[in-house]
Amino acid sequence: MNFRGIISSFPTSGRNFFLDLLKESTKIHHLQQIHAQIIANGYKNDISTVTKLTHRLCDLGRINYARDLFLSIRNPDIFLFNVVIKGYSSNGSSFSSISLFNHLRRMTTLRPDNYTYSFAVAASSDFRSEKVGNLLHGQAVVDGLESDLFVGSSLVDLYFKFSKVDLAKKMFNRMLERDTVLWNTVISGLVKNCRYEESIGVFIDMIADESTRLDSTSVTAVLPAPAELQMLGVGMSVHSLALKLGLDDHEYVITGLMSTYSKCGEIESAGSLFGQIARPDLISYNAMISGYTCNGETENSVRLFRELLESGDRVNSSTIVGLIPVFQPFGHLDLTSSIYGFCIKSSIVSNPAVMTALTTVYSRLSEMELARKIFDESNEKCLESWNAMISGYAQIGLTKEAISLFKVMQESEVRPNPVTITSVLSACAQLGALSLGKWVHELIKREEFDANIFVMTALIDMYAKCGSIAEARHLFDLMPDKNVVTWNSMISGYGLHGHGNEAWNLYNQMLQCGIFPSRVTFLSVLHACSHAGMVAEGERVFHSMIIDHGFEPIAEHYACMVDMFGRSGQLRRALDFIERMPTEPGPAMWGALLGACMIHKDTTLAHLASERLFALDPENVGYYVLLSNIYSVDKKFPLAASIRQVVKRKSLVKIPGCTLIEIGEVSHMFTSGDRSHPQSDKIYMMLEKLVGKMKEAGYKPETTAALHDIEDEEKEMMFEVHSEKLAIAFGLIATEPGADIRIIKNLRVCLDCHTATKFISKITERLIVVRDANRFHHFKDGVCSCGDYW
DNA sequence: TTAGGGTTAG
Repeated sequence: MNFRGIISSFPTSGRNFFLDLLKESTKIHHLQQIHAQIIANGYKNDISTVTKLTHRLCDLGRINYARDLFLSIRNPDIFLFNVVIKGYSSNGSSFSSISLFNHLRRMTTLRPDNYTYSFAVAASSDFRSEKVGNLLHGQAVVDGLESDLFVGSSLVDLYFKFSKVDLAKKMFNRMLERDTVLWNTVISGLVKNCRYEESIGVFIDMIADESTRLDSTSVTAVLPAPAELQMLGVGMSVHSLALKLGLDDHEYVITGLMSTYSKCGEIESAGSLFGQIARPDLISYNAMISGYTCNGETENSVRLFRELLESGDRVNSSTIVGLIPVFQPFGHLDLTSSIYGFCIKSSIVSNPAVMTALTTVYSRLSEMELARKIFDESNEKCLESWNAMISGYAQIGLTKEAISLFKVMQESEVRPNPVTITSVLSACAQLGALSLGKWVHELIKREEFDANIFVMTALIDMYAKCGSIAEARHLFDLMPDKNVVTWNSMISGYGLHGHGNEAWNLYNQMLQCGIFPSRVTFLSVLHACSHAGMVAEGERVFHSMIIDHGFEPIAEHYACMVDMFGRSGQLRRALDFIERMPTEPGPAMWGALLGACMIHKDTTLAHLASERLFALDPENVGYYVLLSNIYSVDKKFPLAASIRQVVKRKSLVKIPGCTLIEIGEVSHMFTSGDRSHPQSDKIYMMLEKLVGKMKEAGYKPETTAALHDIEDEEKEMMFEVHSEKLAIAFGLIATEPGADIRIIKNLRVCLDCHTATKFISKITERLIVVRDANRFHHFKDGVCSCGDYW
């Protein structure tokens, strides 16, 4: 027998033999051996065999091996292209996937088919921007494949992934043919976008549609909806439907039902379902652990956690997060710490996912030092950990830490996502860091985050809070989709700047657009009315909130009303309002009244308000200072001094006043009487010169005057200069004549500084924008936008 | 002239 004969009779030489072998092989070394046999038997250019091998390599994550194989084929056909396009995207290289798709279109004569489009569209949904996906949609239309079931389904999925719910629904409605997968895609897409009611609606439509059959995916896709809505009845109906369809032994279905029952408080039903699973996997364990935790059965969660560890399975971040009752108000810190200890002991703490989870949990508990410790110790810092740290810092007002950590992150290889950016913007807004905020804005454009509603809302908020209300409005008008938070940010921005009319108009425009206002909306409108003296409008909106929109007012709303009456000088009405409130007045209401007494110099009422305040909130130093200042105004110095004694005796913490000014990219911080600035001499000389001119113009320093903020030590007071004056003087030195000066103060501006700034704005012909703890003051031509009313 | 490639999910 000759050599050819040996080959042809050799059992491994048939194509089908290789294909069968490839189907069954699950290990990479099998594939390598088969590949060697394929070459040895002369099948290395047999395209179907190579395609199958490439496919298996992709499945096992060997994308580079697969790519080399692909490149070795002289004339790959559309099948092989499809396998590699899919392989890239399922191995996390969506960019390569799209590049290959483009290569296919431009450099070959092959025509992409429905497979090609569905893979490419799926790859494009991994991108941050929907642009590629939109292009692909256009190309699919041109190639007449848009309404193909597979292409259409992947397009529907694409739009859901980019939260274009309306587009997705439109696409779905246009589809002539609908199969189980398409329905499932819509149900899960609605769930992903928190459209729970709608997803239940579509699920019911699907049941009614007799041409399609429900499968386990349909059931698992819809279950989060009744779980989130806590609609036990719906959950139970889905359960009985699953029983009827014989899907109740499907592990995903059982896990979904478990979550639904435990979120509806039916923890026993969840537990018995868990018992039905022969060998629960990690996700089932996690669902049950967090179910127990949510229902307060901590012992059971810990028991399951141990069981999971003993079974030798890996633990992931969901396990740890599910174990810790993050959102419960009490007892969580101790438990977290003991779980941390447990993680150390069982040496799973080095697991990056666990590290991340612990960082996240501590950060959510505002235990930033502990969070930071774990964060610093972890070797692999993933995006989620960075976000947990940065947002944690930003949320509790540690803005500098948030920003400096963000800068460290920029230096590392981890790229920020919209969550990061939103947190950083919140820090900028709190800090008034306009130049950093502008830099982040550039980054948003570069990274194409400018379609993200959270990012854009945070950006609007940042501009408004950093004084650029016009820029905020510009961005607001450019946004195609706005949610209630976006509108609220803009309305409260106007309120901060004292632009009551704009806030009022925007609120009405919002209603016309059919946006449902929230409690925060009313708070923002009331604030705006209060700061602009629009009492009639404020009262109208307060009543409309209750009657037309069905909101029960909360403490903040009442405080706003008291503030509004008080500011406008209707102190008795404010008191009357407090006394007639249906709930017990808290510190916020009395505090608002005390503040109004300050402005209108009503000592009697101030006394009443402060008595209530001291009873309710004895540790708050602000009220003592306010009262002491009122006595000073009334020239009741002994009383004022005695109040200050109380502060000293209680050794309540004083917040030192400080003012920030940004020149270029650098921010300069001044405290009261500060001489630490390198240009200190020049600053004081400038101030002296200014005071001279101001006095000529009629300025009288308010030496006996009340300070809204914390007073300095009595004797020093005469010589000390408040930080805002220093910052303004420095601003005058460091900027071009005529340039705007923007400063930020951490406390409320005091009366003397307010008067002085009015004079300075007139003398120097500058616009001076001051952001204090409460609002913005725009000083121009000797007048302040607050109407001396703050 | 066959083979080789699907989108959705806890």
